[in-house]
Amino acid sequence: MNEKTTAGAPRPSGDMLTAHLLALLKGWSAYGYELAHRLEEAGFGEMNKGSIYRLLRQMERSGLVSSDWDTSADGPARRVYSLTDAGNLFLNNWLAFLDAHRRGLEQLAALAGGLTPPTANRKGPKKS
Amino acid sequence: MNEKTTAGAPRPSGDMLTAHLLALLKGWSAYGYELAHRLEEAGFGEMNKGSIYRLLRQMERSGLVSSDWDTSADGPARRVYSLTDAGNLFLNNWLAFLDAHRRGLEQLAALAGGLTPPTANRKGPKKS
DNA sequence: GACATATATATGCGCTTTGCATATAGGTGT
DNA sequence: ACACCTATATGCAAAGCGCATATATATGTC
Repeated sequence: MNEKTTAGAPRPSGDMLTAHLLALLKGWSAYGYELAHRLEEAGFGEMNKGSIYRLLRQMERSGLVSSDWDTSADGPARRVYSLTDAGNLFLNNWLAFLDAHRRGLEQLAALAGGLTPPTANRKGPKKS
Repeated sequence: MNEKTTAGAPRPSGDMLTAHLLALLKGWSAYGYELAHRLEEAGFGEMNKGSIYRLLRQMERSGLVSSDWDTSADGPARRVYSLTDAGNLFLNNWLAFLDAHRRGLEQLAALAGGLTPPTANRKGPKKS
């Protein structure tokens, strides 16, 4: 973790960014530049385009997406990505995992924040 | 991403693991060995203890937790961690961020999976 | 005593990931 | 010619991470 993450709003990275890109591709195909813009519009801060292009190629090597060149539009060619079955599976697994993670966090936080400690409280409340 | 993540169940890492450790420390203090066990009991697979010890020290350097030695019990000394205000703030930020991420994912997935495409569908459904 | 085992923390090594800057290239506008 | 926007890609240094290993304290057992 970097010092920025400590105080500021977190940004997606790693599997989290992978999942969001897959979700953006669900049902439609899109190219990197477009996906980066959509992430920024979705409320996450300015995304690093280099990292996104790299991650997309990596996802293709892993089989989560497939790509084709699109030269029909004016301007530079676009590498257009589509979701694969493996990508779909990954996305579903991720949603389930995220749910478990979130439920675990909220349960722990609520338990410690709002209630008297359970009977088997081995450590006692924070002393400092 | 590694090839294991593609098919298998994801495990927490990075900020996600940080958040879970902070949640485990909410209201109580605990030491690394204990936290590692609790993570495994929480349903995540066998966690790497080295990574957890390292992350905890890193979190301390970042100000998310503080630590003291506990020599009262038999056996080796235990480094006992407690949540700081900054750690609490990070945990709250993380929960909010996670919520945004999850809502975004589910909205996109539901939109593409169950409905006819919106009027401004620039790309059209996946062709393959 | 000698040895294995469980508890508890820490670190070295190598691979991967990531942020930042930079490169390359096609197209538009002045 | 020049600046600017779109679009993708890569080099480099730093950080992150899995795995093995080291260190130290106590218990049990031969």
